[in-house]
Amino acid sequence: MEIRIGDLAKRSGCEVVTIRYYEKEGLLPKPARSGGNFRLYSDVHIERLQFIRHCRSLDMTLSEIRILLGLRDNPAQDCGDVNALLDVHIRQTEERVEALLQLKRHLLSLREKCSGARRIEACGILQGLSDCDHPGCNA
Amino acid sequence: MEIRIGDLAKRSGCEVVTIRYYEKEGLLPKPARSGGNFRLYSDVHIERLQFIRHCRSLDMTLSEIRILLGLRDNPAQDCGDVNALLDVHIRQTEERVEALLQLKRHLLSLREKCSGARRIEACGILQGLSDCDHPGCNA
DNA sequence: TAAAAACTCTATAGTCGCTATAGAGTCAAG
DNA sequence: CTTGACTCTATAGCGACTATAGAGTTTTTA
Ligand SMILES: [Zn+2]
Ligand SMILES: [Zn+2]
Ligand SMILES: [Zn+2]
Ligand SMILES: [Zn+2]
Repeated sequence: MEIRIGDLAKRSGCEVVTIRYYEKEGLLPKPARSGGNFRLYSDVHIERLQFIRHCRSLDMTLSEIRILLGLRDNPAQDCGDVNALLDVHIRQTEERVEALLQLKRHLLSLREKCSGARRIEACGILQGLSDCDHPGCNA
Repeated sequence: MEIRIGDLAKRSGCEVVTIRYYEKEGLLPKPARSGGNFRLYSDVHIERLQFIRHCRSLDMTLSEIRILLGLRDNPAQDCGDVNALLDVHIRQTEERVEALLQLKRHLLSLREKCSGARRIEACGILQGLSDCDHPGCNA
């Protein structure tokens, strides 16, 4: 059962151009071609693209995904690297959450500086952006 | 008191190329030039760059910053737009935090599927990336 | 005073993960 | 047999920088 790129796009919820991009980047193997030079995908491609899209939905980079796919293609080894990659990724996610929460506190402390519609010159927010007293602000 | 681009970079904690980039993007006005065609910055530039870098540290985009600078340069109006811009930015930050926390839950549920060093074929993480049972996962 | 080091200049290309466009070819339905 | 939907390749753009090359300027050192 071979499908064309548009059907694969619908199944996987991504754009046609994205699929071609993954092929160019070496994440998806080159598919067979029809007489009219259309790409023809089989089950292997469908599953592999789902894997890629799942990883992307988890915010992995294409090079992380490349690594995982490479491991998957070498089933003889053990999976320590997989677990390690995921651990790093989880930690990075936690760090980004922390950074964003810090950011939000900073933004809220700035927001408090202006109550309503003053003149621009008197706006505490703009003043705070020039000269900030938020703890830990390096600006 | 006029300083050169390298000194301005040190003061503001950003790269020389970034300063030139801001000039090209119209965020920093074109400075005076020395006899040897070096950029010469004054207090106005220093303060404006600090403002920009502070906004960037708050994760504002350059076009948001352009808007704020435009408002700052028109001190006659009231500051309602400033407050509104900040409110939108705060809400976006909250949404990103929520999305990241969701992501982290997803990653942790995946991580649980593999305890130790199995063979690649038996790794629950790789299997979960192909065929996920995490609630709300569309992959 | 001359050579070396440090700085600056412009212009251009690369990063990431797509997205958008142009211009041509292929295929199925009416 | 024409219309429309689909596909092909190649190229450029997004945002906010970063990196590089090759030339010119200024400061430091010998
Ligand atoms: Zn205000
Ligand atoms: Zn601050
Ligand atoms: Zn495992
Ligand atoms: Zn999932």
